[in-house]
Amino acid sequence: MAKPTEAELEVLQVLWKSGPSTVKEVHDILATSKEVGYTTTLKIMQNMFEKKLVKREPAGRSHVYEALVTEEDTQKKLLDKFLHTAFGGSAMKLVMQALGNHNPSKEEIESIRKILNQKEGGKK
Amino acid sequence: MAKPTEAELEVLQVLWKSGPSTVKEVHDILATSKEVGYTTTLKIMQNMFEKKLVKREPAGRSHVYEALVTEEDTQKKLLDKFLHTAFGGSAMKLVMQALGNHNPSKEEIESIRKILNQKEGGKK
DNA sequence: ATTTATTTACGATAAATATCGTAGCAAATT
DNA sequence: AATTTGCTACGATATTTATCGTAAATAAAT
Repeated sequence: MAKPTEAELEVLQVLWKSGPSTVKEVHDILATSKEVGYTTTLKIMQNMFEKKLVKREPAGRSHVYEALVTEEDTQKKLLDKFLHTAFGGSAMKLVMQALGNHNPSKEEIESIRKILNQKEGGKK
Repeated sequence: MAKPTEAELEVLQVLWKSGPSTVKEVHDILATSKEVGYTTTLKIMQNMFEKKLVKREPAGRSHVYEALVTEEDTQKKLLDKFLHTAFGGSAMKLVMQALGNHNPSKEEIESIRKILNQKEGGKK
């Protein structure tokens, strides 16, 4: 799987969230948060098709694009890489930064505690 | 502060870890983990000097380079961006992925618990 | 049947990144 | 003093990414 660029990731996020979508649908969403031309979004999605990050089906006169990579897999791969390049491989440094900068809700704190307990339990 | 590229980050990590270093010193370390020409490393570091990511002092016939950005600041900025592009802004998803993929040691688990306690305590 | 709107396709351009060759310079070695 | 060695400086080239204009095709509206 070729690594998606930043612009491609933005598209993927829309596809993950909204499901199969046309260029127009994706573009309309992206355009609410940034200035970008229609053909730019189109081109990015065409590139993604070339790279096999998405598949597409003709539908009427347009195409419906669908992600070929899952959110989880992609995030895992990106995280691995990011961990290495930005944090020298230290997952803990990253987790602590992320927790430090953000303000987790009670519920979130609880979910993390649960994960920690599992992790600890899992050790022999 | 201009955003460092991946190659620049690798250099920064060496500088953060080893402290002020010459191009040769940085290059020798990088070269242990990847194929790269000396002038490539040199050029990257010269670019970083232009961008003010590092400063340098002549020392004999070479230069000693030193990071001008701290590890923490840089990681925080990169994390913010990464969070947005790769995880759609969800710090929790990221933390959980990171914890899920990695196997934290007892000590690490403890440090995270401490942070969580603080966070929780800090709420009113 | 024309015209208008929507959409894709193609390709041009620009900007950022990465990589390295070659030249020049100064110090160390002979 | 001449040669070799170890640097830096200065581009040249290639690659990747981003952005968009224009043309062509097709469907919809008049």
